[in-house]
Amino acid sequence: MGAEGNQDGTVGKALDVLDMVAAAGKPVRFSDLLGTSIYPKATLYRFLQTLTHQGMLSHDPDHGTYALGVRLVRLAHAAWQQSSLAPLARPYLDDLAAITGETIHLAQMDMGQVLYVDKRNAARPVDMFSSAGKVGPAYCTGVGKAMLAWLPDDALKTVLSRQSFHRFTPHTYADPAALITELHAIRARGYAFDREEHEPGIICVAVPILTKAGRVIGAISLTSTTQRTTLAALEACADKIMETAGKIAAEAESWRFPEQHS
Amino acid sequence: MGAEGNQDGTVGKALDVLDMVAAAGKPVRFSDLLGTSIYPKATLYRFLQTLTHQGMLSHDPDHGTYALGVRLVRLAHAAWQQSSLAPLARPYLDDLAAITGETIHLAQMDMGQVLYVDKRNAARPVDMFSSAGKVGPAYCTGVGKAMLAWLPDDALKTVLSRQSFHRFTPHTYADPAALITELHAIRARGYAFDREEHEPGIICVAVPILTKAGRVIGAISLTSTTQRTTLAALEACADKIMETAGKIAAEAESWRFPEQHS
DNA sequence: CCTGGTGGTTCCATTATTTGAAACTTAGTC
DNA sequence: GACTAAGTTTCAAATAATGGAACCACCAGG
Repeated sequence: MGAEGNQDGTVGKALDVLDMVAAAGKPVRFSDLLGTSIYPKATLYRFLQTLTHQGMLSHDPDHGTYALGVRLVRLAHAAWQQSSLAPLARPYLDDLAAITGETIHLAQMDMGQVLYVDKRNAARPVDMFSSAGKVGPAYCTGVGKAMLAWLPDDALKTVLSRQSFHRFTPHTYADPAALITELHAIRARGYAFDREEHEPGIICVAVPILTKAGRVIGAISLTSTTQRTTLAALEACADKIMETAGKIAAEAESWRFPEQHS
Repeated sequence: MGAEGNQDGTVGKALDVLDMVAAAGKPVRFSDLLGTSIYPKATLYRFLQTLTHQGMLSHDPDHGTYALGVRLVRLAHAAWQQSSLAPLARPYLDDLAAITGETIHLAQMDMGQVLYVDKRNAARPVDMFSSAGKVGPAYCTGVGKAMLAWLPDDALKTVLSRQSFHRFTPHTYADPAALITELHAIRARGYAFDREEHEPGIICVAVPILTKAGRVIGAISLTSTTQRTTLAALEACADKIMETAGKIAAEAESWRFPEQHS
């Protein structure tokens, strides 16, 4: 990760640099970036200048480091509100959380990865961006598999090609063929399980959120630990989760497509 | 807002378009943007293409609308974590919230506006992006004034020139001169009040977060309503808030500048 | 006080990219 | 079927990005 050959004119390159800073996870010096970047010194420098000037990056002159800028936080607020399912799903997730008392995730697909856009946590209620905005693998999480299972074939192929298939636990599906079999089972069943495939001790039941037309637009999951409960017990909530997913889908449909003339 | 004459080469223009979509607050059609934009049809079109291809925008082909893309949410997660005070301030805010039981805001300055990066709410604990990422005016909020009061003169001048000085309530400082007098008082006192200057019935005490060198890096406020309490009662917490601000500043100092060799 | 080195910034002729008026293609109306 | 509005593509001219090399500032060691 870092020096992708990706292009889209100047804008694409600039965003590439932005990603690079994001990937670092901490403030980075010019020379650090120069190492991982495919761009020559002067070019990289100008990009950093521009991005900083635009508020997408912030530059600490005392330490000569660059970090992601606050303008991003502002934009993300708008993005989260206008193009994620989170705002309209909120009341339904609240209900589900109240009924089940378990941790709930709301996720969407982004670039072949699972992007968590909201969360309800029984134990620690406040979590903010620290959980919303997080990304995870698609092939070994409940929400990920739930979304993959309803993806059209061509899209699925693309997404699968981006998966790393790293074996996180003994239960991880570590190759595409096995995963595809699992996806068929999920689709037949209507919901997905995570049988400690990503983290030991963590299990979940996940349900896709589908439009009337059958397109996946997201997924919800109910998560717990093997110490607290069993898969079978979680499965008992499947109906409730699917009901919630249905309500969110309906809401999304009417929100995203408000004008349906006579 | 919308058609700024702002420039920074191609990248700046593209980000300008991004802002435009964000400003709309809802999915927009090509022609909507064309109206507010200073760019000709073909140019705007190509920017939208590029941004969409990059995942910064999402395009709904059924309705021909563009909205902010989820990639932003992902970037913001990183931005929030690596360049806002929120992650390191969290435990201290939790403490302060526990002690006082009131609503707490953590804010930073961005482009002359107040950007809220975290929040603790007594009543409704979960709030996510809906509050983090929000922006507000600087000249008539507690956190805003607290930060302005410690800004160096030249920076203050720039920021003041960007304020709208809209009179939200009868108590709003509606012109720079009056505000500057208030800022001096705040600096002398060590903390700022919001005397229903932004919203009727909402009052707060706010404290700046300052580095050892005296630079403002943010502010915290304790907010309440005139129905529940009085300014004098809130002021009683001022010491506690300043203590919290001090701890956050110390933490920030050691986090942002970790390597201090022997 | 020089000297060598590293990290960062600026120059500028060359080159590739962006630009935008106009032509074109849909999709929707009367 | 002709008319209009909305969105998409073309292409020569204009502009902006490129990156090698020179430059600057700071530091450590001699």
